[in-house]
Amino acid sequence: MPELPEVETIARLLRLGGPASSSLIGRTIQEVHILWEGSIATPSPAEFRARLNGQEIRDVGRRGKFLIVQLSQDTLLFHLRMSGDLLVEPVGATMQPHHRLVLNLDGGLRLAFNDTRKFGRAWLVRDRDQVLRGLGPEPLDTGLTPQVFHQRLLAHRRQLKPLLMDQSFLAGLGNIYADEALYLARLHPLTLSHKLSTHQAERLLHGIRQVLQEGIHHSGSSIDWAYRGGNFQNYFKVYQRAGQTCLTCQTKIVRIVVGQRSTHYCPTCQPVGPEG
DNA sequence: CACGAGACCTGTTCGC
DNA sequence: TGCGAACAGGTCTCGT
Repeated sequence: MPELPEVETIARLLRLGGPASSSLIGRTIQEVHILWEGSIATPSPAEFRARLNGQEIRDVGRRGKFLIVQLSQDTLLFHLRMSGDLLVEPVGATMQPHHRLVLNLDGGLRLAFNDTRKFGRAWLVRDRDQVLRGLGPEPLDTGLTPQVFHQRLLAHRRQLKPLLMDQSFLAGLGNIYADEALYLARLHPLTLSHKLSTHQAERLLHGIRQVLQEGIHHSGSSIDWAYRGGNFQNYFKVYQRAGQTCLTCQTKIVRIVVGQRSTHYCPTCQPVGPEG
């Protein structure tokens, strides 16, 4: 489910509080409920519960699609995968059917990890790098210059769509934002990475940043029954728009399957070949 | 190295 | 109405 903008939205909500909830910073974990042991990547459920108890939440952040909760002793990380979500609720609220982990905090609040499809995971580690080590650069990090990005593209001979979704190449893009970024950059999803010119690489980086920033600005996307809050789905230009007309040229948006994932693009605005 | 298929899960939507 | 197939924001592992 969530890609970078959705995770960033959740991280900000937990860190700063929001209309319906207050900040988690400074709160202490008083009780840990494990509803589905499979949601814990490491350590064992017993150790997970024991170590979490009594730790204070010092900060909440994000790296790629990982949600990072810095505690007084350890780091707690979540990956939401397809259907995960993190909710702040009153301690006494009804336990929802898909709640997998629930941390009761002081001040009458609890943090609930809800995950319908059970793909999501939580890690409790001393050193966050144990989990985050393999990730590529943050797309919005200004240290990622167009030159560096171009070099990284040239280092592979891969189709752009799957490459953009490879978290070791770039951290945070998923199926929606990859399609939208390629559209903004006017690049065909099957274009080979090592064929990109300096100018095309620059366009791609710009498209990625633009779509991510817009996504964050709109608090992410909410599709179907999953995820809540954001409204960026109302601004999709190609994703889930197969058969509808391109907002630029009126050509019908096409859907193909690339790397077993739905891929949407405009055949006119995103041509294959050198001029693409 | 690059790519495709299958696995992991549950729920909704679509087509007959 | 019923029922199976297709599909869903992700990632891992295996085989070619």
